[in-house]
Amino acid sequence: MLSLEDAERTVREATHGRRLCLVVGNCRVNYSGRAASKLSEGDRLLVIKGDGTFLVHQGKGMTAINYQGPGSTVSTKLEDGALIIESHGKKKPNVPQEKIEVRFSHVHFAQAFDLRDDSKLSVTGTEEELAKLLMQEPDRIEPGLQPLKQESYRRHGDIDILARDKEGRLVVVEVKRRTAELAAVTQLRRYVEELAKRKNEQQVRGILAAPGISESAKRMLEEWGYEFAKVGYEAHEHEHAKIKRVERKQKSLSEYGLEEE
Amino acid sequence: MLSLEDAERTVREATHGRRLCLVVGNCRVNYSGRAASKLSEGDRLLVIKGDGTFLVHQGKGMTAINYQGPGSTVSTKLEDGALIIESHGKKKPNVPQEKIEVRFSHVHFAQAFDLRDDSKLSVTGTEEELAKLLMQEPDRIEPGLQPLKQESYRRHGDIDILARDKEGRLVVVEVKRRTAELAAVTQLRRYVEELAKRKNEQQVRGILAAPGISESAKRMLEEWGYEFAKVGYEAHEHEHAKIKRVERKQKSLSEYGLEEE
DNA sequence: GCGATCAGCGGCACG
DNA sequence: CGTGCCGTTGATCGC
Repeated sequence: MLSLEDAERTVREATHGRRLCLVVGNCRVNYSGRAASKLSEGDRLLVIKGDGTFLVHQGKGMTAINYQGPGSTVSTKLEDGALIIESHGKKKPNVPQEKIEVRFSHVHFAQAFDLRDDSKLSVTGTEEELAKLLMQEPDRIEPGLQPLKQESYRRHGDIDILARDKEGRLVVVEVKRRTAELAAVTQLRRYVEELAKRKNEQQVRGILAAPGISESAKRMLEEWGYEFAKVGYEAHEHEHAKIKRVERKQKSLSEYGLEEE
Repeated sequence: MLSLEDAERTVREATHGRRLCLVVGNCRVNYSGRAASKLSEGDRLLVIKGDGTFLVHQGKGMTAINYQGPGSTVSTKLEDGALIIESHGKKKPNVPQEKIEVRFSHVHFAQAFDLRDDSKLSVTGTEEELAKLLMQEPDRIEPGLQPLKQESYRRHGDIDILARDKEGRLVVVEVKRRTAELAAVTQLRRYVEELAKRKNEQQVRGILAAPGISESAKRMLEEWGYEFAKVGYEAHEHEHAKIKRVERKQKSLSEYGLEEE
């Protein structure tokens, strides 16, 4: 157990020094901004990061019960025998000012920490990588498929992969890293229709490339004359190594200034 | 600074007692499962909750850099002068087993806490509430509009509000609590088309009800013959009180077993 | 800054 | 249990 005065000083100094601050105690929480919320008494963990990030966690559940992003400012005060910690969100255009008030009646623990950390997370297995892989091996989608945007495959017209099939027809490929659902079909449909209009081509095919597809998505897909290509990595353990190989290959190619093999 | 042995005991006992455990120290993090990630050396905060929730936070940024949901299991070991804390995700069908390995070289802090907390967050200002409000005051969408699904407004065919206009035409209303974008238009379109086919009505109108709409979404909306209704709460401070009044009214009505006014 | 899209999305409700 | 969809979604990237 900690006196509220001590806790307040700890939080104030940590905030001032832009250090991580952890507070555990009994509190109520109020939030208002884009929405509003109330949480009555209970023990929680409060995490305040050096960049202003503000997280209130209950003892269960993965997501913070209340939160505020980087750039928020913290203020503290003692009032009516309670320690009040407020976070005021960074002002954003077209969004109401956000505010969280945490009112501690008891603080079990409060401490500041210096976190030295220059590392950044590197992730593999994203949709972007799957698209890259498919650009390298378009036969996985359909034999004879020829991708068009060899370099800078990314976000040209929001189409994941644009290609021509053996008959020379334009093909829009929408890639999903997990089971495709209805939204993926409507997305594909929009791209195909927009492209057909823009290029003035009547025959534009649409292929949804994903490791799986839900039943209703499949129905809607076929109803609209589009196709499904199962392209998921089969063995999850090996896939990442494979993707890495592809990436390394690309890197070495670009080092030599080559556009394609 | 803490000996790794002490830290390991703290984590083990906290896990066993299903208590919250906080660990701060220098570590590397590896994740594999649906995707895979690596994070090299740095100081981080590890949060392990009583329900198995596992969160690795860097000193900046709002989101946990690695995470695992409730139901995960924790194991610890000392190896090569490091404290290794692993989280194994709950097995789910059709998803590869997930695993996080946090390898601490130094632990600055490790402590367990008991969080007694029976409260649940109550939120106001959601889309569901906005839809309720519009059911109560459909004129906000369009004069003369008559909502059809008075009770059990929810998830009938995923349509937010189904209504008839003054001319008796079916109207599908898709409600968004914030600025509507392209996805909202395609969503509306899908509902309208499915309903038209299902009910065999040729004239089904579609209205997108939201506080705002992006330019391209508006273009696409009008291109498809649908309409936009600006319905956002004007004053953010008052809106919630207003919604609350509406809810209370509904509650008291249902207490008397009434279906409508 | 707006907007469109991905995310290891998470969470929830419903069939 | 799959699946759809909201979320104070957050994070990122291109315009």
